[in-house]
Amino acid sequence: MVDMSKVKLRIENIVASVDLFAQLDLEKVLDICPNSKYNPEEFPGIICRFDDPKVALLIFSSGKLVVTGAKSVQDIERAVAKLVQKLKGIGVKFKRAPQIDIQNMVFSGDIGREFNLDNVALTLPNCEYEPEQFPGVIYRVKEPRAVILLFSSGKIVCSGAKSEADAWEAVRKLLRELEKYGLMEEEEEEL
Amino acid sequence: RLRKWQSRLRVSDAAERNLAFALSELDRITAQLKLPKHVEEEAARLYREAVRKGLIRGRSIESVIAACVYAACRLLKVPRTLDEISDIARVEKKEIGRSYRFIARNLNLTPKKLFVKPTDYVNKFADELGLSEKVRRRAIEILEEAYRRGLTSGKSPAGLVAAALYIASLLEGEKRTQREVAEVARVTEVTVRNRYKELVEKLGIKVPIT
DNA sequence: GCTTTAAAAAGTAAAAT
DNA sequence: ATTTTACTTTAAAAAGC
Repeated sequence: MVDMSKVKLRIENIVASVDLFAQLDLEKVLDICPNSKYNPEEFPGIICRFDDPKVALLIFSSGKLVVTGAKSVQDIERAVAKLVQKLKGIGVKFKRAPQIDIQNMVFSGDIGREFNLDNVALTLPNCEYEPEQFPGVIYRVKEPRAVILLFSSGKIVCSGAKSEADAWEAVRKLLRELEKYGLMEEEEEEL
Repeated sequence: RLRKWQSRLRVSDAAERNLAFALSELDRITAQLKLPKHVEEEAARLYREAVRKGLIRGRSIESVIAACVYAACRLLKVPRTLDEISDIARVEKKEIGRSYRFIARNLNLTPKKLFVKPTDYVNKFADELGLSEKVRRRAIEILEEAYRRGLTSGKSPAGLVAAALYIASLLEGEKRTQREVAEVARVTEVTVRNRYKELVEKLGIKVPIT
């Protein structure tokens, strides 16, 4: 059994796509978004930031959104509700309730022990390690689909998961592989 | 019927033209870097394999060729930095790095096959710095001890080798400046200084006052 | 493929002091 | 020479080039 007792995961960012089911006139939307940026030449959506909840929204004329920077699904729901209220204020009509899809969750975490990444890279199948270009080992988990960056400190970053449960499952699979190849015991000597 | 035939001819024409361009690009790079023939042949083999597996899609021929050269150097243990290659390739380093990791993943070039011993970099940099065998041995001892002490994981191999050579040059009385060592290793002086500080501190090395 | 957005890890680079 | 700021890697969506 894989010992996950020392493993920690902390949510750092959630990305969601949203459909408001309404057409938007971006020029009018600009008025209700204080700190926003809109340059259709470089990007087709309005870039808008909320302080509470602290998120960034990309607003498109199709009525679809991308919400990023959230630390919880509730943050996203609150941000969408907040935007919907503002839009109602300028007369936008919605055909139905907004649909929110969590697309990506990013976690930072800790496995609780240090690693010799050269050993990991030489032993763990299907991983990448190019210290000249990036200090961490890149490990791709097929199911659930996620990518884990493993650093020598034992700290990790897990991205691509669509739920917290998936992220934990992906990390569990990495640990199972590390154990399978004897990379979890070799009590790295001294210090 | 004739149309299909012509389109096939056109396709193979384009494929041939692309291959010819890729191989001329490869020739230009290997000639300028004075790389041995077997490296050029290996790079060409990797490139054909990449084309066969359709790995070029969405990537420029230049970046893939440069990536193949770098991969061939790593496979054949001919130490060369990615910077040296990106200097003459007309693609930015970041793009070459991406193509390199992509073909490595898809051609089963594992970290093990691509691993180049720090010793090989020590000799390459020492050659360019005109350092003696004694300094090289000393640098390698420092690197081995650093590895045992877990001071190398995640760090730039070039930066570590540069710092080890800098320290060894001081210890053996053949001093080279941080600037000179940084230049051949293609890292900044700040990186050499950071690695130098950590190695001297954690390995308890007493360097002569300069 | 690219463009834009957010966030962490740890390392290196570039720029500022 | 040291500090600050910025960029490298991972993931994913949006509309359009």
